[in-house]
Amino acid sequence: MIATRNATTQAAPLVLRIGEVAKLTGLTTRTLRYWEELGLISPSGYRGRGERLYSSTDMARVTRIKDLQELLGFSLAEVRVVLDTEDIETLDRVRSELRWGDASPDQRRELLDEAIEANEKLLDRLDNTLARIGAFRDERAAKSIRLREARDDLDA
Amino acid sequence: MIATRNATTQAAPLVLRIGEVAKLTGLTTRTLRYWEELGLISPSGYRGRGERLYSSTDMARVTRIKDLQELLGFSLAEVRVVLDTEDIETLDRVRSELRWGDASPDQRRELLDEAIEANEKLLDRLDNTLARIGAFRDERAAKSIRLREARDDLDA
DNA sequence: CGACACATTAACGTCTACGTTAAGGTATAT
DNA sequence: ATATACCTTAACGTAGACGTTAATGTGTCG
Repeated sequence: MIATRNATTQAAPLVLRIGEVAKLTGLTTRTLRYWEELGLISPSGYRGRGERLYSSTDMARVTRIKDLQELLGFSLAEVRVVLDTEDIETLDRVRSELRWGDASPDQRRELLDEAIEANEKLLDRLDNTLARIGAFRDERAAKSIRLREARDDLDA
Repeated sequence: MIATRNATTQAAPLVLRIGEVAKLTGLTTRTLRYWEELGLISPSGYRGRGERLYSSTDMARVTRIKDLQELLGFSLAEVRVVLDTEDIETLDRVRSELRWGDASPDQRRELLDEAIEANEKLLDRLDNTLARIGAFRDERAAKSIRLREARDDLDA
């Protein structure tokens, strides 16, 4: 829900149209617009009558969403939560006085603590998932061996 | 415990009704019936007018489906494929003449080869997934450290 | 015997995450 | 100037995976 309105003159901004983003990410334009509709992304620029322009950070956010969704099976609602805390976690916002705006030290501490806790929760979930998938993998690897043995038996 | 009408002298077969399976697995009865409707499971017994009875192997299959679905994000259609090859892979069927029925050696070899290939494919997918989640985890772990540093800075 | 807790099938409802037209605007090439 | 290839919003459609309700049956407890 944090919109970034940046007008700084950086080096070559890399601006993509929605179709290019779609091809690069393997998503559809419909999906990109849908995610925007949900407030998960917002292209950092528009041209003419509403033509979306995506920066490289926009791209990063898009692929992040895709990863969270496909890799970890998060619903878009869950993705939103992760992204929100991720916004807080961004060091630019954490360290830069400019972007912390008028937050008091106590407020900053609170936000940070929230972000830390959310991060730990996610880490735990990731480790848990890794362990379970790992176990499944090992099971499958063992089965693979037995299968080969069985075929060797057949060939003998 | 539930006494079956079956008076076999086997070692206590562990028979559960659908509600008990639901509680043990965290699923709903609706889900269990739905999976059965799709042909993913079939309780090994019925009592009276259609009351489902689940054995421990039924339970194993149920939790397996749940894992494939939740852990790996498989659709129920994909789950079906995995389970099908898993059935072939079962050593009982592979080694026992009884259960291979009238399959010729060539047919057995073919089935085995199919199963082996499917298994390798799944293994690759698992390794790929593990690697990507692992990378994500590492990213998060690094972020966790930076967050703690940021809080330390605030406290200082 | 009735209450209650559980089971059954059947059918319709719902949520998510998009897909798919429809109707039009804009920039570039021929 | 018109064709082509993009883009836009708006709105309706859909597949998957169940949720929910209705109408009914069955077994056990007090």
